[in-house]
Amino acid sequence: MKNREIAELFYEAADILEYQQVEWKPRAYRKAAQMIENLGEDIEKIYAREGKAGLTKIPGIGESIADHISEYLETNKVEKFEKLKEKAPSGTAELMEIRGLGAKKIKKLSDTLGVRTLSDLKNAIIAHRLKRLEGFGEKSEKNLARAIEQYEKSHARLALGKALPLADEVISALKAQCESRTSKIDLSKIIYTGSLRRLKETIGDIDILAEAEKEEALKVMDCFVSLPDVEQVILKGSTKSSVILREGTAIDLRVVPPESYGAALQYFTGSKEHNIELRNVAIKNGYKLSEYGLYLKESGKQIAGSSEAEIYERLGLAYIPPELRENRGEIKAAARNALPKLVEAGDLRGDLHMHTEYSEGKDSLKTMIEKAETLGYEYIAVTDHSRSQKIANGLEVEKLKAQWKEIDKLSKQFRIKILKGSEVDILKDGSLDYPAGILKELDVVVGAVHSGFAFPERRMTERIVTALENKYLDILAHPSGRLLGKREAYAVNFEKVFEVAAANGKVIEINSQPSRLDLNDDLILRAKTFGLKFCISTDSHTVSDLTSMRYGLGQARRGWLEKEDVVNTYPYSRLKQVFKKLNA
DNA sequence: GCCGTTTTCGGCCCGACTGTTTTCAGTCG
Ligand SMILES: Nc1nc2c(ncn2[C@H]2C[C@H](O)[C@@H](COP(=O)(O)OP(=O)(O)OP(=O)(O)O)O2)c(=O)[nH]1
Ligand SMILES: [Mg+2]
Ligand SMILES: [Mg+2]
Ligand SMILES: [Zn+2]
Repeated sequence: MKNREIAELFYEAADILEYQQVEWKPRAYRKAAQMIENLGEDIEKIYAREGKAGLTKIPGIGESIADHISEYLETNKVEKFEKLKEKAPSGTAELMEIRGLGAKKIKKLSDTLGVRTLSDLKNAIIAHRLKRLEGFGEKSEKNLARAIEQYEKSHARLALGKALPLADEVISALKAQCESRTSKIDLSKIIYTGSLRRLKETIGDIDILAEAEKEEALKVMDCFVSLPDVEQVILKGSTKSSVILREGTAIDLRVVPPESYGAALQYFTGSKEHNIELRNVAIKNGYKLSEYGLYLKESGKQIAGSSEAEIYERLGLAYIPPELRENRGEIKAAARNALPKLVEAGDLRGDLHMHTEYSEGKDSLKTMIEKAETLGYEYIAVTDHSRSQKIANGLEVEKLKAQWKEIDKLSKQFRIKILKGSEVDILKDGSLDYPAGILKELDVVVGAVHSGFAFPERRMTERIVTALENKYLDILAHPSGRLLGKREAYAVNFEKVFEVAAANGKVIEINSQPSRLDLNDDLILRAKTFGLKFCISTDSHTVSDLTSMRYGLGQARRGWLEKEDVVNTYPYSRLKQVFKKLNA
């Protein structure tokens, strides 16, 4: 499917046009790119079926953009964009990453000083050539030097699993700081917002919202910038401040009065694209929406602001959960009252992927079971590695059988239902890593690729398809193989994988390990259109991992999944209809 | 470059903070 690469084409062209100070076109290109990304249908199929007319039906795509798309689909390139790329200096994208530099200043630097790359800029700063430039000065030269330092130290996005605990720490520290003042400030309504509240898989910065009366706001800011972990204060005002922590993470704090708290929560949760769309809904209805409230356009009278839910309500929309706020059609769905009823933590009745001391887990079978029972689960599947996983201490047949014995014994001591499972390697030829005689004895077979990640797409796809056609496989685990910040997903044709998985009634795993989150939200959304079912699993290696379910749940919700889409929300009696071997 | 329950032309989200500005542009959220 070429949707993603075509969207990328327009994003890239938009960037270049922006550096060239072209007005509005970048916005149009980005809007079109976003629509293509979230199409939910193969754009090539639309074009094959309806031609250019099919393309212009897509909102944000007119004559000109449709022409570019059809040119790309026919010739695999867009002449105009090729020329654009030739002309564009290649260092510009990196310069845009430097805080304080935008399209205008970069152009000025390029036109007057010939600065095209980051190293050009560094040299210009060292030679103090910047401060003599119109629009630059002593301070901006220093700030840029600082920003470059910062950029080179860290600019990678933080994994959700790292950012959430960090945000909790910062919030506790700030609360404590404010409450320990001689004149206490109560920050009980402090909350993390931004991509963190939307549970995005990676986080660019930590965004925090607090409520305080106007007179107190600056005092809250004083507390904030004087937190012990703060290394640098980027900016500080009475409603908004930004700092960078010693370990490199940026934190934004907004402080608003109670009558604006809900509107500010809406604003600061984002996403940016969701906000813009929502503000357009407001405009169409004769309102103005900002972080301070929803106002009547004419009189300027505030009609909502203290409560977030009220903002959506007064715009004639159903409440949109943060995880859906990505401008992927949620606003239209909310207007028709057709939002999905998202799967919730309380819906989950079991965990279908975990390891024990038998293979690479750190805790005993019994400990894992005890913890799972305290979590209130009705069932779990014990899924240690199969025999080829030598590094992970994969189980030989004899050891697996010994585990079954222990499971039988422990089953008598616990209320929870313990399924005999295995995380079976999908070998390089697509076969499974135990003989059929063993596979058919297992309650649940979780298949996973753990080798040959560099296979070309065709071969990897065939390999996984072969596994999906194996009647013993139940669940396809971490289907893309990516490790956030470490390893890209392997090359595989997901359209084909989903098609075959659906045809064979296989379940797709949403792996909750913070470094995996695999399938990711985009692919979940796509997979759902094939009618697939999912399971949200922790792939625990310790008892404490069992609580990482929240991260996978977040991705499931971001993928618009409902309870019905997720098989580990089913009671055991119904799970047996999904995994037929449970009936034996 | 796209779009239209006041528009086929003239809009395109709205506001905070900073630095260099002598009244606001640029950048960012
Ligand atoms: N209306 C409006 N809101 C914005 C804009 N830019 C950012 N916001 C809001 C929505 C964002 O979710 C929120 C926080 O901004 P961030 O830059 O931190 O983005 P976000 O947290 O979504 O993603 P991140 O993971 O930090 O890259 O501020 C904008 O241009 N317009
Ligand atoms: Mg953020
Ligand atoms: Mg931010
Ligand atoms: Zn595993």
